[in-house]
Amino acid sequence: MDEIRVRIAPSPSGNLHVGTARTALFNYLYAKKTGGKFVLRIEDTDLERSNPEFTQNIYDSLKALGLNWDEGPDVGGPYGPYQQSERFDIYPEYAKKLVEAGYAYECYCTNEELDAEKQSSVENKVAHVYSGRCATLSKAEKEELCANGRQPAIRFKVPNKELKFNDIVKGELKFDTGLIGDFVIMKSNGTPTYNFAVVIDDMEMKISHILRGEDHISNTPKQIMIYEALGAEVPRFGHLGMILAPDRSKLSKRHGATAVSEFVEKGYLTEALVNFVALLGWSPSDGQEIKSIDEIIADFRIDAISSSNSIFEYDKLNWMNGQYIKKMPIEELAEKIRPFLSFYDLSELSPEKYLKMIEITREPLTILSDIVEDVPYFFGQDVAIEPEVQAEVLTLDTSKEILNYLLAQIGGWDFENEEKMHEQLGELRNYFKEKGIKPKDTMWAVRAAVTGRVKGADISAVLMILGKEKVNYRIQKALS
RNA sequence: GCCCCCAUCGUCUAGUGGCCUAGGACACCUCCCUUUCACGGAGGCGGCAGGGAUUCGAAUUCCCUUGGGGGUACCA
Repeated sequence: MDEIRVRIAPSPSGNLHVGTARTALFNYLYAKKTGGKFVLRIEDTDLERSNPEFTQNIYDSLKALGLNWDEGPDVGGPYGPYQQSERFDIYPEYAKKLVEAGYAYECYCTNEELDAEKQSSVENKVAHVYSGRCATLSKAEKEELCANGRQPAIRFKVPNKELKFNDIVKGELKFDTGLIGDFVIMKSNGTPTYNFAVVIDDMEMKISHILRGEDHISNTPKQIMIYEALGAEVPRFGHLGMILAPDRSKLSKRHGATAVSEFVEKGYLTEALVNFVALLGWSPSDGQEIKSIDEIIADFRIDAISSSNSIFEYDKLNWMNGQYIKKMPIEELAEKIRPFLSFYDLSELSPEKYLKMIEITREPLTILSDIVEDVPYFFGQDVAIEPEVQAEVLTLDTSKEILNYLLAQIGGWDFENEEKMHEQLGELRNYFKEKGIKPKDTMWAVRAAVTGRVKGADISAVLMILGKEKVNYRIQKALS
C-alpha cells in the first residue's frame, strides 16, 4: 500500500455537520500534503434514514469549503461505485467467503431472544457479549429454523485475543476481544452493517489511512479482525478528538448551527470556517493562525494533531470571520453580501455607490448578515430617527444652528469628489469650532439628521452615497 | 454496570525532563489613536485538576483519584 489514499465517508442522514467537515478537512490536508488521493464515499446503507437531498448538501458543502475530492459518486474513479447503496451485491459475496472459511456463521436469533440475553447481562452487571449460541447450530437445526420462516443474519466469529494497533494520533491502543462478542456483519434483510461495509469498501478502494472521529475507536478492533479474516492489509487508523458544544455535550441543533450550510446561511465565510476548524486539534508551527487552506497544507503535520476533544466556541470563529471579511476583495465581498440585503431595494444605488457602501460598512461586520442592521439609512427618502438621537442630539439648540447653517451652505457643496467632501466637512467643523462648538458635536448633528443615528460608517462617504438632494431633504426634515 | 479515550489560562492551543518566573490567539479590562461605531496599537487579568512515585531536577515519565467525552445495536 504505497499510495496514500484517504477518504471521507459521510452518511446522508443529515446536512454536512461541522464535525464531519473537520474530519474531511484533516483527510484532505493529509492527502494534499503527501500527494495522495482524497476519496468521497456516501454511506447510505441505512435506506430509511438516507435522503438524496442530504447527499446533495454534502456535495455542496464540501465544495464550498474547497475540499474537492479526487474520486466519488459524482466524479467516479477506478474503485467505484462510491455510493454504498450501489454496492449491495458486493457485500454478500465477502460474507459468504467468511462463512465458508469459518470466520462467520449464520445467526437465527430474534430480536426478542437477543434482548433477553442482553437483559440478563445487565442484571448480572457484566459486559454484554453475545453468547454465540448460533455458532454451533447443526445443519438440521438451521433447516428447521428456516422452515419456520426465520431469515438468518451473519455474525463474525470473534477470536479471543488481545488486539493492538498503533493509532496515528492516540498511539498504541489495546483491546480484549473477549469483551466484544460475535457481531452481525450482514443483517437478516441482506444488507451489510456499517462495520462490514466500511471494511469491504475501504479495502476495495485501497484506502491506506483512516482519519475519523474518536467515536469510532471501539469499531476499530472489529474492523481490523475483518481485514485479518479476509487476509487483507490493515490500513493505518487515526482518531481525532470530538468537537463539543460549550456545555461539553455533543454539538447539536439546540446549540445553534451545526451544518456547514447553516453557517453559510448565517453569513459565515467558508474560508473562515475552514481556518477555524483546522485550529481545533491542530496548530500552526509559526503561531500565525490566520491561514489559507494552501498555507495550512504547507504547514500540516499529521503527527501534530491533538488527541483531546475541543469545544466549539463562537467567539474565535466570529473574530476570524471578521478578519476574512476585512481582507476579502471588495467586489467579491459585495457579491457575497448581496443576498443578505434582499430586504432593501438595491436598485436605489448605482453599482459604484453600492460598492462604496460595502466598502465603508464592512469593518465592524462579524458575519455577513450583520450588514442588514447597519445600512437602513442608505435607502428610502426618509430616515428613521432613533428616539435617543432625537432627544439627545436633534433637539439641542447648537444642533439646530449647525443644521441651519449647513442647509444654507449645502447648495454649493460638491457631492462627487471625496477629497472635496472632506474639505467641506472640515470647514464646517472649523467654522463652529471658532464659535466654541466641538468638532465632534458638529459631526454628530450632521450624522443624526442624515442617518438618524449617532454611530455608523464614515460620514463623508455616506453623504456622497446619499447625494445632495436626499441630504438636503433629510436635514430639512430633521429641523422641522 | 462494563470497555475505551482525554486532561496546560473561560475557550483554542505551544510545550516531548533543565531554555518555563509556562508562550501565543480569542474573549474580558485599561490606555492610546479617532468627526461616531469600529479597526488598529500598547498594556493587564488569567492556567499545568488533585495525590503519590521516579529524578539532582517534572507541565513534560509512571501509578491512583477525580472530572469530561465516547462506545456498549440486525444505526452510521
